[in-house]
Amino acid sequence: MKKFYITTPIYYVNAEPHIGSAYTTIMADIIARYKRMMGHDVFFLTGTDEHGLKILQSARRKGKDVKEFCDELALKFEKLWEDLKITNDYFVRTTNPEHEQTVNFFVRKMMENGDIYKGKYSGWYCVHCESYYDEDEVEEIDGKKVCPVCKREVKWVEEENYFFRLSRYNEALKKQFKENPDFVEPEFRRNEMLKILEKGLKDISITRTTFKWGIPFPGDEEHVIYVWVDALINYVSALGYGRESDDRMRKYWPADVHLIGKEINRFHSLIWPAMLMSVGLDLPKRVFAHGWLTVNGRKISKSLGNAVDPREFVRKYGNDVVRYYLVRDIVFGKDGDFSEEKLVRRLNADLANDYGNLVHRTLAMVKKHFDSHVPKPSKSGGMDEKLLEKTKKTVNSYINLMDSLRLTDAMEAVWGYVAFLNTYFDRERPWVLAKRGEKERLATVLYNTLEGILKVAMMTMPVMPDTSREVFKRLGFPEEVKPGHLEFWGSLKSGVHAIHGKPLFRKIEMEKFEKIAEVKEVEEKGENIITTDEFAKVDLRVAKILSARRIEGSEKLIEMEIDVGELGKRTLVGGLAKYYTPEELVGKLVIIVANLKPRKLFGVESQGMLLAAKKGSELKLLTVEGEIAPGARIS
RNA sequence: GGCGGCGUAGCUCAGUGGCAAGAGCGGGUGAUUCAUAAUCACCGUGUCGUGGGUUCGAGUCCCACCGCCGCCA
Repeated sequence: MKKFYITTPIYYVNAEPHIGSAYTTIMADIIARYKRMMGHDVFFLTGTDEHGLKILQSARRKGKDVKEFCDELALKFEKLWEDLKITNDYFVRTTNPEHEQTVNFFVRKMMENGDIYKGKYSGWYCVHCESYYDEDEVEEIDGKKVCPVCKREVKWVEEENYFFRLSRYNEALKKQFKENPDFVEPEFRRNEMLKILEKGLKDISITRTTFKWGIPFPGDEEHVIYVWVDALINYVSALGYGRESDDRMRKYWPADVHLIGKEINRFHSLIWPAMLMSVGLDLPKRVFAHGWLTVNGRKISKSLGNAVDPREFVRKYGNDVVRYYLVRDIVFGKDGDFSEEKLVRRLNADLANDYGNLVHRTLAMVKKHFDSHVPKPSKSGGMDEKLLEKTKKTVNSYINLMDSLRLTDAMEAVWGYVAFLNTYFDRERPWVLAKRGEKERLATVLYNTLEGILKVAMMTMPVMPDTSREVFKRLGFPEEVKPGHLEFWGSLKSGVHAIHGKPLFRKIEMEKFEKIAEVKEVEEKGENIITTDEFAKVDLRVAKILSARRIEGSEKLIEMEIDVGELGKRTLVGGLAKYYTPEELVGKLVIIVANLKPRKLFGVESQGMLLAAKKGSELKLLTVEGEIAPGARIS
């Protein structure tokens, strides 16, 4: 059995997991599930990175013991992966004694090979980014030196450090890149790394003395190992490298794929391979750097309030739907945007209409005309040959695309096949065959469609495991997918019980849909200054609420009739039901944005927006101090 | 600042120098009724960012410019 070792980055535990970390892990999970389905012996690793100054500070800020703080967050990550049904085989933590043991062994080995020396480091340090900068790299704002990345103040540090002779591996790395064109993917990421190699690598400092939250440097306890060096070693410490029980190491190393985000490419494509060369281990076969996710077009960040919990989406739409959306809508490797509208569109069009309805309409006929038993096919005719051809082609390209990690394209190919199955069904018109009493042909057409559906369920198994299992159950296909199943036509047994069941996916009506979180339209610090002109564009008015009532079917929305004086009467919809009763609202003088583009909510057009102050679970409407005529302008 | 990438239909994007530039989504028309108002068929003259150039021929190569992004400084 061929082995397959895939890793995600280990996540830094100074903040709670968000959709970005979930994205990486879900993609890795899809690949892992696919490889298992194709008969590989898979080891899928994820975990947490728990050392470093930043974590120490986060813990202190919360008044917690560092280790306890790490334990809590690591648990949150583990819990999240459990909730998202991630099939990782192990969860590594850099505070595990076993990990420390491996790091110790690893670093000692680097020393033995003469790759570590003591030197002096001086430069600017950004605590937030855990990065060091040279004099010419830092920027100056208001006379203060700031980090070129995050613009926070940097501090001057001078340290005696141990250094890794990274420069020694410059040529070897170049060779590695030249001889292995798919060592780093996508290609443009590879080129970026190559360029760094052309310029030449400098040795890097790999220890710190200013704080203690890390793994002690072997032989010099004054130093702790730099968090990045410590972290990278997780990929082999999880396998038992340098410890007594290292059979996993022997079995699974080298990694087949290190799946990472683009921001940590240098560490994985240059530093980590050099470290491996230093200790004499094989290099990973492939480093795949995916892009970043924005949420509704904005960078994910806590301060923006759009660091959405993936679980909310899973709760609302289902795990499979979220996974399908992520893999289908965001081209794997590129940056992409996560938006709830787009998710709903995919759910409605691809899943409910194309796939779900195909399953539903086919099984409905099986139930009606074959008493819920998989029919027995006879001689082929009509489009049957074409269907077989299309199946073969689709399965082939699916396998090729999945193997080369083009996950998005693979799903696109599968949906081309779903469309073909719908066309096949329409052209063969089984409902007409039924009326004419052509039972043999009817049986063949339905069998073929079911077999096609089975193929779809197999190919989508890595992405939508629960849905696929449900489809297997309905088709009376008892087994898990095994190698060879995908390529073989005729896996379904005639005569077995088939279940019609409820539609696989429920559609969401676009007009009647409430988003989980309205993203705050706030820019990051420093970028949120607007001009007077821009502010003047916003027409703020006093309005009187004439009547109010709850909108049926919505938990939050209240529809109001308001009087805006010279602008007349308007309808307004606001998410107030959790804070005010309709009765409380009537008669209130409120502040509205009068020139906002109207928006339809639950079929009601809202012509403006109410202003309110919100903190946590509290919300208070803005009003005026004393009486003033409705329609009054606010400036 | 250096290097690189991108800018193609309302949206998201494909497009080895060569037939009259494509797909999906959305929209429109028709068909159909097995099905979750679903599916199927048909419907796109878009300055291919701008301006030059090379070529028999350029979205596709070259140069300049504009805009966005990435990596390194």
